[in-house]
Amino acid sequence: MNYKQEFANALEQILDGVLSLEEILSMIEKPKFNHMGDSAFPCFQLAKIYRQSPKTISEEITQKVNVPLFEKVEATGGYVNVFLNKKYVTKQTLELIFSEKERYGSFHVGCGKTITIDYSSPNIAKPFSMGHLRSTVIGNSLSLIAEKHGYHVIRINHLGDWGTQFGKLIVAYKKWGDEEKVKRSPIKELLALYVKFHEEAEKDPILNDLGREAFKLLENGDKEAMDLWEWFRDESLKEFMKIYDLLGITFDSYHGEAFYNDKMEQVVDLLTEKGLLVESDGANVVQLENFPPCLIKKRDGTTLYATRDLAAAIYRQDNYHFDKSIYVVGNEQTLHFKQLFAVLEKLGFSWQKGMTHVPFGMILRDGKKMSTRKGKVVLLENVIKEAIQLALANIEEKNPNLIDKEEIAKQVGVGAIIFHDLKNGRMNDIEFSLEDMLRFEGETGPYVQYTHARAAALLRKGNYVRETDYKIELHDEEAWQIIKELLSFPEAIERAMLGLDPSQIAKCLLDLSKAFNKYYASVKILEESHKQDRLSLVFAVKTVLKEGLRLLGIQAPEQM
RNA sequence: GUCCCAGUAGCUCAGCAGGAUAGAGCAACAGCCUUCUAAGCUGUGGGUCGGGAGUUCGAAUCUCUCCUGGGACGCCA
Repeated sequence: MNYKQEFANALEQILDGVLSLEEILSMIEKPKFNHMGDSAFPCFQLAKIYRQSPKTISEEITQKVNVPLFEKVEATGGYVNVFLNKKYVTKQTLELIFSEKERYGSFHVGCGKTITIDYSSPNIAKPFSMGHLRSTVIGNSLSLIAEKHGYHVIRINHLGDWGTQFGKLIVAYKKWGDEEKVKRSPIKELLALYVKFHEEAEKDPILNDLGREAFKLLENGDKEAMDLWEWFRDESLKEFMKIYDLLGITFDSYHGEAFYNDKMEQVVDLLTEKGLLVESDGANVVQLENFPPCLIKKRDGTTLYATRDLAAAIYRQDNYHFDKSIYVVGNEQTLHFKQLFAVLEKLGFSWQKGMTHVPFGMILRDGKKMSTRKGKVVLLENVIKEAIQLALANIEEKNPNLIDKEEIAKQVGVGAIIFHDLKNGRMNDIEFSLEDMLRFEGETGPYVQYTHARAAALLRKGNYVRETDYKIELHDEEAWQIIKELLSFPEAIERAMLGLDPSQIAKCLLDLSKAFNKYYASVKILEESHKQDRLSLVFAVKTVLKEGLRLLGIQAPEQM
């Protein structure tokens, strides 16, 4: 049921070809205020064509609109305002949700198509930072949203497990490392070594050369270097898995950069074959028209990030035959991806058109980028644990008899952190604030979860039974506002996919929650006379909240 | 210096293929639990939409310019 479409159809007939259906659809808007109706058509553009005032035109159109779906049509201030037939739309919407349930808001544009999503991708031997959290939760949500659109999704954790940094780390470990200490707390100790390396390198730049040499050994398969690398990688992965478990996130592939080590020669050969590789200051680069050249090989013959990303892109196309391939990586790497796509285009791979970089703003500390090299990072694991503790304290205070407190606390604490990251447009930089992340009131994950738990409690206490024939008599204005929010859920999902922006869904859930809590406060839902009708609405709200949270990667507890 | 992103209420943000009186949340203040979980609801105050020009019947939204913050710009990733 699409009332906007019906409105547009009616307008097209009335306007008799003056505007196309598409033009009309793009002009129809949501009135600013509820008393102005549910849908509006502005007549200002028509004023020129008809040489009449918008007011006159809107009045004339209003006379002619005759759609059973609309209970009232009104001309105000140059707009044609339309009021939906509440009873009919309410019944239709609820019935649709009852029949579709969690499939409500699904699309099939992606059916039969494959999409690879590259996200999270933390760096081995470094702590899981806040920046990686963003990539992780955005990527996870986009994966779920893509599946909701019918896509076959391949989740790829492109681990940062290769590069000069490992040369540096190997040098640092051999100089100052202590096996026992690293075994006790690997990430902490490796980070300390990494930081020390950069401190010392400031004073003695020779160290940087040693680091590059060590990486060269690694790339050539030197036994000792490989053993160390493998050890660092295993320990790091163990730590990362703890975090993924807490967040409830999985991947289809953990092929990191190192995986492409033996596939890069082919890329270099291919570039050479096509005559794209040129020498410049001893290095090998691909010259690009609109961007700075893309570095493929360093003076010492070792590879770079771009080389590995090229190999990875080709590998993914060969193995997954993706239609779309998206990279959820911070906006500071925008140029890198522009170069990457440009090189692929020069290679003649038309599939590169399906590739998109999904950038996001940085987590700042005191207005500046957090620097791993200087050890200025906030450990995600600690933040998550703190959030869970706080959620537990809240449960003890508000609902001490709750069973399975630990599990619920985990769901709520993690929900708060994920929602905090997803509720705003992804391009905004975020100033790190533990206080904001651990907020459970207002526009937060726990607020939405709480609303869901409230709905669940009502259904339990009211012994809700789904009737086969829904009369559904809901006359309250508050109920109508809920219906409108339910109606906008599929639109939000579509916008989220189009803009690769999960915040669209988060915002929709907040609006729905607000509308429902308003209803809850003003209407006695379990009042016997209207109980089943009202619970039908509650059931629909609960279904949509749960599904919406799921699409964000957040659990929806039945009680909290 | 060049390019990218951002600038809206005290704070965090929404609104941006132009449209009606610029909206939330937080913080502040004032109310609402003998009745469905108060992680909630209601109300009050709070704004030259960074500045300036332009396009338009109409600009927070589009164009130009300037200012501010952040980031990227060849051997890191």
